[in-house]
Amino acid sequence: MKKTKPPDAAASLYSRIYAAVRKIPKGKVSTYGRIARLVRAPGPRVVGYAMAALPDGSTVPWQRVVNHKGEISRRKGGGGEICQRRLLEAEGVLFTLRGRIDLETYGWP
DNA sequence: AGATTGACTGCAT
DNA sequence: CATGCAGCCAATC
Repeated sequence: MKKTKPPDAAASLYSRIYAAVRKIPKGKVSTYGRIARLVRAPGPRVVGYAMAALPDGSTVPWQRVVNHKGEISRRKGGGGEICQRRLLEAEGVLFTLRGRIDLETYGWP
């Protein structure tokens, strides 16, 4: 019997996450939990970790991925949230005065 | 090899 | 809507 988890499971999982994020249309956003369900991730944390491990020159619009509050997630470095917000605004996503996104309007299913 | 952290979520108060 | 507590997996030290 093989192990219930192949050695490349994590790598495939990451690829799926990136693929899902790439599917997000421009001007829309999605949440970690949503992607976690789409890629069948064992937990939303893995999705966040995949973004954190995202290389610099990646073509994945990680900026369109926000937390379930519709707010930009806070990274350990800090300050990056402003950069992300700027990119989203450039895509046509409007923010509330609280710095949050209306998932009802921009939330991608 | 063990312990800690981390771009999270869900439910309860 | 905000806050607090618990749970899940993987990567890092």
